[in-house]
Amino acid sequence: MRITTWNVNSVRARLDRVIAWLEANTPDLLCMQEIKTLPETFPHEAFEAIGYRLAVHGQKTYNGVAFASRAEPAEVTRGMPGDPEDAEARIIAATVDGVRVVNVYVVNGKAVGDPKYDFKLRWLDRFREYLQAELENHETLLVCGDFNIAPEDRDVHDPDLWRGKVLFSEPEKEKFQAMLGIGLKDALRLHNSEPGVYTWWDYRMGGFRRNLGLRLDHFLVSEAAAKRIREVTVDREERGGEKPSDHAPVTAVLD
DNA sequence: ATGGTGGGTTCCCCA
Repeated sequence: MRITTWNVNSVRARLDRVIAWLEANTPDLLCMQEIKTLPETFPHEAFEAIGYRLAVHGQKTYNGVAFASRAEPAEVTRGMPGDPEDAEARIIAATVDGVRVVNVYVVNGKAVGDPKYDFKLRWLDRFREYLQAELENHETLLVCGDFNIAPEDRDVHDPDLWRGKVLFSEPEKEKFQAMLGIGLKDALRLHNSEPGVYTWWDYRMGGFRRNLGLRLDHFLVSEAAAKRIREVTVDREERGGEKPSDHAPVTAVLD
């Protein structure tokens, strides 16, 4: 089974590229983040025409997450229990081919010290509690998406430049470790300890051309799911060309 | 410390 996570940065702006990528790569499940649209304006037809079924949790303009899968997604849930009605659309979960998958777009945080940064840290506490409950209910759990945190020095092109900055500050990294602490593993690191594996490059300053990347998109997996992980790879090539997302697709292969 | 680039039911906000 192949599962891909991809922050597409607007599913409508990226539609041709996403559909072409699906046709070329045929994952069993695609987890999208930052779809930036409501379910009623999501381009359903293009996905259905190539044999994918959809489950969408969207909002206007910002955020939004969605699944596109070969098999029908079951037990679909949107958001976290206790979220207010108008909460940002950042989480969708479903069971696909017997695997429980949580698809997340974590709060960006803007800058250390900004109110959005404090909101990010608090949101991550609630998210960890939500994952703990998912773990109790599902032995084979896979959490994927844009975590907006680079966990370690080897995940950052210039750790000393980024140290203390949003996406790489100590409190954010502690929240990431706390998610591992409930019994999840960083799936890419099960089989790859190399530095320089990035999933995001800023549009600005020629970030991709100069390979100024960070690893922000992750698969966190339960013990049972970890045993089934064969590899996790980044499709760097998809970050190039005309009108790319600023994130590359990341694919996990499971037995 | 600043700015640069890209997307959105856009003329500012978010990343």
